[in-house]
Amino acid sequence: MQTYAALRIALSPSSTQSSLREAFDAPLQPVSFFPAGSEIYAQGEKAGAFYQVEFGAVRVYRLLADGRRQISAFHLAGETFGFEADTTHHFFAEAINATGVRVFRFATGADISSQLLPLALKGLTRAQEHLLVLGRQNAIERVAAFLVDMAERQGGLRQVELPMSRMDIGDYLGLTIETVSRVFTRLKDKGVIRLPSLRSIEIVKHDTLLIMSE
Amino acid sequence: MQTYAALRIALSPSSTQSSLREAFDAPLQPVSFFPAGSEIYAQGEKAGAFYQVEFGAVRVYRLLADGRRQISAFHLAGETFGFEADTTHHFFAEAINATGVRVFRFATGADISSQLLPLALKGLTRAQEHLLVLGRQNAIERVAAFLVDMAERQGGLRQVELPMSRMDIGDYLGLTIETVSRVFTRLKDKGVIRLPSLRSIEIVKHDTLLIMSE
DNA sequence: CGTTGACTTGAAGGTATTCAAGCTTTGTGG
DNA sequence: CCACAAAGCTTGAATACCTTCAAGTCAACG
Repeated sequence: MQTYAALRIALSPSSTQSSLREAFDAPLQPVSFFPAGSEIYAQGEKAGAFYQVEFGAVRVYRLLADGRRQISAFHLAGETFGFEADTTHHFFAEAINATGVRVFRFATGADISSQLLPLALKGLTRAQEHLLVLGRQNAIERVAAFLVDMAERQGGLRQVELPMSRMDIGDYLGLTIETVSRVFTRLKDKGVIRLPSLRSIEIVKHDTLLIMSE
Repeated sequence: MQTYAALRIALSPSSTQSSLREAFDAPLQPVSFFPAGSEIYAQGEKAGAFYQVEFGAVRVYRLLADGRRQISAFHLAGETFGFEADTTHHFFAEAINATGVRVFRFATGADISSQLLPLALKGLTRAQEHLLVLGRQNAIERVAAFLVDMAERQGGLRQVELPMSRMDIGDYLGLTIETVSRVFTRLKDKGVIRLPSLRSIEIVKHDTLLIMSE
């Protein structure tokens, strides 16, 4: 089980970055800046790197021919994304807001699989858990689960900042913007959350929200 | 890119098994037998291995408190499953039919991450693609996508064997058994498929099915 | 041949979507 | 700094799709 133990250490928020940096020789990997809405990579592009968000937020998504969009994940500061099963990107990645991204290019000959595996597994678990939300939960449960998740990833504070639009949230939860908006209103009317501004949410009754997300 | 190249080779159907065996010392990993419906592992159990289907089929799923179930993946002969991000299983795995599974226990000290990474990435891509199906496709599209996928995984033949029940298919596609049944009937009436028996499907118009799955 | 479980089919109902209008916030130029 | 435009968000009414509930059919097995 040595592998898993080492990976858990590498995964902990405080050490992820330094671990990744050690695996790649100095100088430090460069940080690229992406303005709001700009593309980080596109489906079909050649993949040769993975990415860590320094600041800002990223959406990873896929499109159907008629324009329907499914966002498979949001990535906030400190989180990693961009792994691919082969040499081509299967998804699109865009900066939601002004975003800084550290790019880790694969050096020829370097074996970084022990660094990458825990991150890939983490992403796999996340995706599989999201399948349950999309496949078996109704609109309120989806939004509640989303808010609980966002709160956790921002340190469990009452105040949660939403870097993304209602459209993004809808495309992540498999709902329309109208439904997302209606659910927000219902949660507000029930006193579960407050909406100090469009992009920030205060969780008033965290326990209620937790129960709702089940 | 050496890492990815090596992994692609390891991923190809013909070499996966031998590659995995090489990574683990002789004697060969044992094959365990699971009767239909039996549990391979449960959520919360300690994880210390991963698995490769020798024959039969496996469902991996998660439950909500009230019994709603989401199957995140089916695994057929030759496919691998059971990776976990930490030392605990986050899902249940059951044999659908009489199933043989090769168990690869993690030996202390062995670094198998380079073997595991491509499999984990493959699973990640599959899960993310399934998110699009659950989040943004309607019943016909879901069933069509499912049939196309099953056909591909069985070598692209016209005749597709379904090892699982309608209930399993529903819980995989986020639909009820009634809806699955109705869609099968509609596809049959349109002449897109034939249903020689409950668990076997003949794809008559493969192109139409492909278009429908988009 | 009868029983059991799995599947199919029908009718009614509910939840989310679609379409449409109005409101709020943000950004831009005067 | 204000006015206006544009974009994003909210709310309402009608519709559509899938689910729920119920009954009936089919197949496997003792």
